[in-house]
Amino acid sequence: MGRAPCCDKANVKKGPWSPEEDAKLKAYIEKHGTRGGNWIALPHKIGLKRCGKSCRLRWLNYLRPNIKHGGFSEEEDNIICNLYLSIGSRWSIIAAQLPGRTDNDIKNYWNTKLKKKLLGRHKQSDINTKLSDHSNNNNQFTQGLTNSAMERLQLHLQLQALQNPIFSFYNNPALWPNILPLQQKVTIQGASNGSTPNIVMESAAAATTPLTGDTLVDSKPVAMGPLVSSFRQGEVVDEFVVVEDGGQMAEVDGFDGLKDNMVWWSNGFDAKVGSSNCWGSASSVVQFNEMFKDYELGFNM
DNA sequence: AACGGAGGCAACCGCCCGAGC
DNA sequence: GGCTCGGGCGGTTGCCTCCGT
Repeated sequence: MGRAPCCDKANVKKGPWSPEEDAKLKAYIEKHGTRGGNWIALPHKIGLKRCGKSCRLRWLNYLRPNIKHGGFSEEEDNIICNLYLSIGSRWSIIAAQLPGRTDNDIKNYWNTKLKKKLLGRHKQSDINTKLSDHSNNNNQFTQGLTNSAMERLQLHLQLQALQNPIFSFYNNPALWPNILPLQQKVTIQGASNGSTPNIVMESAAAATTPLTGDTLVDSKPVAMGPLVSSFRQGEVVDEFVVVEDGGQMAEVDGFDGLKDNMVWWSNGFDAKVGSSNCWGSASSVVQFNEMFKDYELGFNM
């Protein structure tokens, strides 16, 4: 037996919200708040012929105070890029680092502009050619990569090329994938003792010997703000491993060891492991073994 | 001016997870 | 422990606008 629908689909209005509907919803929530409420029951209370989930979405993405729309700054772009490359399409977590931004907004921004902006820095076909040329002898590798993994691989290559054009991963296929895939150290601070953890992203470029001197990016740590949605202690989240830290800084460098270097490659292998969400679930160990095989294929190419 | 394609974005869909019973 | 339900989330859809022909 299937689940009962959350609302009577036949009697709910769909499509764009009218100003009157917005006003009703806003007035009610401003008066009663959203905490402890029931979104499913809310539309009945205020006489809206809308699905409760639709009301929630409308409030969170549009009516809520202090919502910013459009006009993403360069800094916000960087944060989105870094987090996307690190944790993938976990938009709610990314949104939590950007006050006033909603996950939907960021998702749309990424899909429509930011991705193209990044991929446009290098000629797309050029990258695809390099990738396919290099993996011609190991089709299993490219076949194993999902679109998401390919996309992130491309973005990694391009960012690396920007940071170090001469010795970059992108420009030196001979190095693939024997160098760090992402020159970024991610630190999660205050992950224990009940406090809200922070993500701190730091370029690892300064930790290595500069190769070209003037092409390295700023190595200052960039505080990413409170990690509202949060990871759990000990949870493996892609490159992030939130370790027990006794109340001190839990530092995790996803690229310290060989296996760690490989972790990000596994992103997007969700189809292979039969889950739409393989980021740090309880079955990570099983999935990781499977994903590690995939990485080895990539490593040996 | 009309048409078609592309891009942008609001909204919907369906799945997953946790809380409560 | 199992079931139900609501909240939350990511992926997708569909409409609207813009732009080129």
